Amino acid sequence: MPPESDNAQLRKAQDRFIDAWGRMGSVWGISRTMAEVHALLFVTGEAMCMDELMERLNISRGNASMSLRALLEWGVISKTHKDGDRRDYFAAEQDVWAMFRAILRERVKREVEPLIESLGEVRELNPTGRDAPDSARELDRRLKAMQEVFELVASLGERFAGPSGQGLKVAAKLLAKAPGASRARTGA
Amino acid sequence: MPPESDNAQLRKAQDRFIDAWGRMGSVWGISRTMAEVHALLFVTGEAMCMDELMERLNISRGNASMSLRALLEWGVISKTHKDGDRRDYFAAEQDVWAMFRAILRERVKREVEPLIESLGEVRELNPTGRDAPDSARELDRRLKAMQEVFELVASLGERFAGPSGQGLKVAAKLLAKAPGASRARTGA
DNA sequence: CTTGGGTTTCAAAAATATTTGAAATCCGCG
DNA sequence: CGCGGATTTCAAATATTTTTGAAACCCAAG
Repeated sequence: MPPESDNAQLRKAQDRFIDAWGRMGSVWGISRTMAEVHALLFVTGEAMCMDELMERLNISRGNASMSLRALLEWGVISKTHKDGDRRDYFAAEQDVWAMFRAILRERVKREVEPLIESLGEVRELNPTGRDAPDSARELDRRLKAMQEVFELVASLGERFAGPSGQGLKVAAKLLAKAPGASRARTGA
Repeated sequence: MPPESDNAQLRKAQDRFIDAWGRMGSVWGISRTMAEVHALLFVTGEAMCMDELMERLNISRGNASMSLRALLEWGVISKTHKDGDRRDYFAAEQDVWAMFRAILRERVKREVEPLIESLGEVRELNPTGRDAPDSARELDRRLKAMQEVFELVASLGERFAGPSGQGLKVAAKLLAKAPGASRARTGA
């Protein structure tokens, strides 16, 4: 089998992955392109410059620039350089656990923390003193319960994805053998 | 303080919560209205019919209908009836843990399972036999690592949010005292 | 079987989000 | 310095998602 065929095959598999990860990206509330750029860098394992990304993914320079910046903020890619080359190169974090932790961290920051904050504000707005109406008391009860759930989620997130080490992998193992049913997922 | 004032105050707090939950809804990839309907039913704790929802949230009948159906699918609200009234009434699950589990379950279904499926397909597409090119072997290594992470996530999700009992609460407690830093979140 | 309130459907309109591309900015090098 | 490639910015163009509203549908009661 000639190498050209191998390369075509490889490319095809990579593209399929890029497509799948891109589609998930939109489900996760990030732009499809941003996810695709990440997918490409991850799946090839190579450092690429903007023009290579633009070429391979058929996207504009502006889009590439914005996506790269966002990915840097998420902490899932990093900037590198090649010897006598002025251009920036970008490479994806290759450790999937580290990658997952970065994603989790960012998602907690966007999806949970603002809610906790809002819940606090709403509770303040709502009277809860001894002479407050029952309806307000009741509302406070609900808000408090919800706040507790999300605070727990945030603190679990922090514990697993936070700065300290590879918490998630350990935690996952720990949980995997907690009491209860233990059947693994049946493959796709 | 006259009751009218109490009611106004209550309404204001409720509206703020509805707004906050609605905003999160869009971050989570569900429509804002859908989240608002849920928020309203949750925060008031009352069963309401479509006209009440439309009135309170200023939304169209079509939108209300679609949002309610989606919320039923998510399993976070249920349909009820009042004695001699032909209309459908809807009430939100009031147990925040049960609610959270329903949300988690649905999100795993939408955000993780399709990805696992795609990863399986891509791996099949990519040759991994003894005589496969190194590039393909390397690709398979990456895909496999990623697949493992997400399969673990899915199985954790299933364990906590699955049909069996209030797994999440228990798991959360269990994890809260796992070795490592134990500081709780500082409130909003 | 007919009536009419209640609900669902869905094409079109409106609102949002994403992408483009070209001008502006940045910055290393001579 | 100031040239020129590399990058960023951002308003306008596109694409996508959400919402509306009216027609079709459903079904219990008469």
